[in-house]
Amino acid sequence: MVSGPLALRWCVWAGRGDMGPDMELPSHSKQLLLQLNQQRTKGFLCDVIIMVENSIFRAHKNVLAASSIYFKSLVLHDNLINLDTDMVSSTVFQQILDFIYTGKLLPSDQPAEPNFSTLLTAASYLQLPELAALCRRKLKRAGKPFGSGRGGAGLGRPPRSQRLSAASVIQARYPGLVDGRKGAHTPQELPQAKGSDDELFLSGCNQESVHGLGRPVCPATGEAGLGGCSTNGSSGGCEQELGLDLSKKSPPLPPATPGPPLTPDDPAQLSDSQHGSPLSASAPPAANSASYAEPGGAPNEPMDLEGAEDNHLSLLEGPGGQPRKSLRHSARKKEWGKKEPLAASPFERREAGPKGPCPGEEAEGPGDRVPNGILAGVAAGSGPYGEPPYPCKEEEENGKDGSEDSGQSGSEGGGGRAGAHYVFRQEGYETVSYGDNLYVCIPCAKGFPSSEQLNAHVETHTEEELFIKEEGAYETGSAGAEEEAEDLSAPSAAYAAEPRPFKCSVCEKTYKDPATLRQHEKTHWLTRPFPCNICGKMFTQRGTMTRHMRSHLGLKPFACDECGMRFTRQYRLTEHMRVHSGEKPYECQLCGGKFTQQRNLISHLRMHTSPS
DNA sequence: CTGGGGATGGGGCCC
DNA sequence: GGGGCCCCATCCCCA
Repeated sequence: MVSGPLALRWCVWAGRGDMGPDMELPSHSKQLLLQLNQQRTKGFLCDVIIMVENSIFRAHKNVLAASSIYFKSLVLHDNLINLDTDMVSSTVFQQILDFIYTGKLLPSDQPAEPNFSTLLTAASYLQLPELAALCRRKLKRAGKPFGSGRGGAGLGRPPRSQRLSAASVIQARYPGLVDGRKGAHTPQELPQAKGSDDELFLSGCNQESVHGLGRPVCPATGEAGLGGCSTNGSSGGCEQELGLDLSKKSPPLPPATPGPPLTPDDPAQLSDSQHGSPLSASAPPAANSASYAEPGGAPNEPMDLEGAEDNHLSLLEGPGGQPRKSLRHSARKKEWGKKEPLAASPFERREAGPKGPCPGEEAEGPGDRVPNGILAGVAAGSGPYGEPPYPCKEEEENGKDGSEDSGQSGSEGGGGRAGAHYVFRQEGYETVSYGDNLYVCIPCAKGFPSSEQLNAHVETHTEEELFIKEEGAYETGSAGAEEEAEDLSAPSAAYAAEPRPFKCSVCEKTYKDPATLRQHEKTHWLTRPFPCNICGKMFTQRGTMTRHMRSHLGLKPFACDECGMRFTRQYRLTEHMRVHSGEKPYECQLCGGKFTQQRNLISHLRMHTSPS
């Protein structure tokens, strides 16, 4: 680890003149961890944010990556990780984070003794085998089963939308495996993971985005971890972000043994950020179980990971020493690296400069305000490729209108919980300086030096807001939809030619079927039924909203075979492919100019027709 | 510096 | 619900 003069210096520093030939400084690891933990608590050099429920934790990517292959996969490209609240609560995650940084299981805020069952769940989910083993031993000693139930290692129900979404991540990781034109794949096309990290990606976890998607539960076996459940690329399952399926091309659901049903009132059920299944391997360690020392009936005492910190510290040198397979990120072309905002931060925005209004700004509707607070910045202030996260006007304004009906989509499956209530603002990034109080509550704009304090603060006023939010009923195909279809805008020109019996009551447009008419009529509504749970922007169609959400989350399921560039829409990929093929199907009838894209032809035609 | 073209992102909306 | 296409806006490059 250390050699030469440096080691000697450390030797002196440690007061060890008798350092052996290995030149090892025994306390080095401990000191290092101590420093890291101190840095973490101060937010110093933290470069990743982990969101759990309503809490935000900051940490260091390196430490997380060294502790868990799951984290390793997540932090690789993301600065913001949203954990599955079904799997880990903020309280538990706090413990886990402490554990990662200290090797000790510190008592939670809650008076009760650590709930090893939930800890085990979380440890399995997060692929912290050491912690999982510790929990298992505790449970075993307590005579509690840990192989079933929500808190057990067999965790969880199969994801609500297991059918979802391995696709995006698969494409992200294996772009070459995907039909570039269709963005489709079949499980058979996927490489068969062989018990390596690859399984992480194949198991439906979308590390491309703000979060990991999926769960550590093998849908086939109902068991967490063990890696074998993801080889078909469709298991693991990603849940819908904020209740939505944001991915596409979902492979069919494999026959799965449903896990225990989620508690009906589980708030996470409404909105949890979705998450990737880390395959939580946490196989019981062979050696340590016998040596576990019960922390002597002092539940509030920190529990060292028995067996030695070395054990824990060893994690920092690589989880299980497993060589990580290449993620096979496609070599990004120069321009891609420059331009691709990509997934790193779902909240990245282009700078709203003179020419670059923030997406959504143009639509100043009642729903354009952020209803409740969102992340306005991301960790480390940069995306995966170094671009800073730019605030969006609508984001910055979000505090103004906190109670706006962001609304959940109600039964539409929109997140019932406001997933991202609180904002972390990068120092020096906002025009407003929060000094050391980097954790800012959106609704009231108060800053706090730590996420814990922020969380404590927000408890004081979020419930009501949440309640209001959830009260807000949006059209879900039931009553209420029609009620709002009254106050309408001017009619537009009719264009019907073929038999179209269904006529819009507002404008002259006609449609072949009532569903389309209904869809159209929504465009006349003043209230848009589908809000983005991240920025609050409202949409008339769910599909548009989910597409929009993908842009937030950086989910780009459609990958170009040629260059690896990814797109949120298949059509974009089709367009893009013409760049490679050289196909220019659009020709200007005036000058003969050819274009790869119709829109550029249109733009070109304007040049012909413009007065100047 | 400016204009045109290439390329991309996002929203609207119809099928 | 997803696909497809239109439109607008924007960025970048280059002549």
